[in-house]
Parts: sequence; C-alpha cells; structure tokens
Amino acid sequence: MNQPRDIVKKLTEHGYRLTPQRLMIVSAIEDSDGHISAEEIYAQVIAKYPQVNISTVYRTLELLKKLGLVTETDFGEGRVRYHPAGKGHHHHLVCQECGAIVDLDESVLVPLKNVLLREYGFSADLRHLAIFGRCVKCSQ
Amino acid sequence: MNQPRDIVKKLTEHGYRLTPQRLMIVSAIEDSDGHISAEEIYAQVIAKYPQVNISTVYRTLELLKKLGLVTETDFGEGRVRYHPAGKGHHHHLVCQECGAIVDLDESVLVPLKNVLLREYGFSADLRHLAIFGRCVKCSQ
DNA sequence: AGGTATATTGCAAGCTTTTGCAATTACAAC
DNA sequence: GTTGTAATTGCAAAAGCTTGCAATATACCT
Ligand SMILES: [Zn+2]
Ligand SMILES: [Zn+2]
Ligand SMILES: [Zn+2]
Ligand SMILES: [Zn+2]
Repeated sequence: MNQPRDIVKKLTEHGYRLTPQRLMIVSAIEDSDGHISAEEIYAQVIAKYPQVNISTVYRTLELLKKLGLVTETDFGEGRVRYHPAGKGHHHHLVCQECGAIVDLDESVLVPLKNVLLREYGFSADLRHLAIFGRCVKCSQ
Repeated sequence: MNQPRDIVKKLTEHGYRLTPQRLMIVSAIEDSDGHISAEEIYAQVIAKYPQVNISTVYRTLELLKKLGLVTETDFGEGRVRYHPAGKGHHHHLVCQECGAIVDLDESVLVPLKNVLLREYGFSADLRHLAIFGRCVKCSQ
C-alpha cells in the first residue's frame, strides 16, 4: 500500500520538487476514504495553508494521475473523484435510475484487459471504473 | 438505423414537444460522422437559426441521452462527443501517450455485459466507450 | 551559506457544462 | 380559431476545471 512516504519517494525519484502544497494534497488524499473530490482536498488544504490556490490542487492531481499514484473516476455527480492507487483496486456499478452504487471486484475486468492486450497490444488502464446502467430493482 | 424521423417519433411518443430547436439539433447529430461535440452542433444550428442558445443544445442532448437516442463519450479532449445510437455501436481504444485512437467492435464488451447481468443483475449501458491506456507502440 | 536554473505556484481569465427563472411557445381542449 | 396550461426556451449566472504568465521557491552546485 502506498503511504504518503511512498508517493513522496516516487515524486523525488522522478525529479519533481517536494513543495508544502504537494505534501498537503497527498496527505488529504491518503487520509480520505478513497473517493475524494478536488474541492474536498482543497478545503482540507486551505484549513492549514489558506493561500493555496485550487489550480495547484488540480495540477497536483494531474501529476499524480500521470505517475499512476491516483485514479480519477466520474460517478456522474458533476465532479470527479480521486482514489489513491495504493488503497487497492475495485470498480463500481452506478444505477442511473435510483443512484445506487455497488462495488465490483477488480477481477471482473481482467478478461477484458487480457483480450485488449492479446488482440490489440493495448494496455488498458482500467482501474477504479464507474460503469453506468440499471440495477436489478430498476430493471423491472 | 434511426433517422431523424424515428427520433422525432420517439420524442412525440414520450410526450415531448417538437420544437424547431430540437429538430435542428437532431438533424445536426444525424448528419454528423457520429462524433460531434455540443459546440459543433451549436455552430450548425445558429447558422440557420441565430437566436438559439447553447443551453438548449445541452438540454436537448441530455434528453436524447435519457431516451437512449444518443451516446455521450469522453475522448479526453476537454469536451464530450455525441453519437446517434441508430448509427451502430462500437468502442474506441485511446492511447494516452500518443493520442492514437483505434476502433473496437461492440462484441468485445459482450462478455463483460453478460457477467454483470448474470452476477449482479446489472444492465450495463456500455455503448460507445472510450477506453484509455497505451497502444502497442507506446508500450515498449 | 550563497547563487543559479528551472520547476512550481498564485492569480486572473477562459472554457465547457449546468441551473434558476421569467418569458415564450407547443399542443390539447374547447 | 381561441384559449389554457405546462413544457420549453433564452438569458445570465454559476460550477467545475484548465491555462498563460509573471512571481516565487526548491534543489543543485559551488
Ligand atoms: Zn471506489
Ligand atoms: Zn436502481
Ligand atoms: Zn465512435
Ligand atoms: Zn500510443
């Protein structure tokens, strides 16, 4: 599991600077339940460091995504949520009718990943998906 | 294949009004290559009907989505693209490294759809996906 | 410790999409 | 055809996210 320490290590390894802003943003993500929004990260950061700008939050999230340290998932709420890669992978089924969200084990996507790799040589980044549709109740 | 006429039929069947704005928006989508953005639809509409507002375009797209007449796909461009459901289903593999986009037959997603239905009773709406990752060339 | 290069930040402006509200319009009923 | 009613629209503002640029700060070198 990635702890802030590991993320910090990966940042320095890649030549990125350790700024107080980045450290606080990383901590906010790691301390979350794993489905945190940019605005929620921002709120936590400015509580301790009020002059930080939200564009720094977005730029840091983009960097962490690029390094594979966080995933970005759209649950259809009008804002996107972030998950630290170190907290384990899974997916979600989102009912567009009633809003119910069911968790899905990572293994369900493995066959698709394999087909894409075998038949297209394509390494699909399928971590922490939100799959939309209709749940059992709403399909009647 | 849905023609504008079929979309019009479905709108009236469901009790929605046929406004000139809606008719022009539907035509723009049907006349497109199947990957049209809201801004592009808007440009076509105001060429003939200059007082139309772009929020009407977005509201109409939301309605057509709800009725299953168009799909919405994010290719990672910072804007979303729309596809008329009547033009047939397929998916895309999008390389995050070089930007290459490969088409994918609809059948590749069928096993996943079936597993979700069998094991979770969930009817996944997996039409016209953009799957991100790395293409063969960029995986070396 | 001090100096330097350049990565990073804050700020302001911009882009895409959504939303509240009052004015308008489609459609049904007469 | 007129009227009534509710759906739809245009407008303006706002929400979420991105970007250009000048100012700042980190990490490296001495
Ligand atoms: Zn999750
Ligand atoms: Zn449901
Ligand atoms: Zn397509
Ligand atoms: Zn590529």
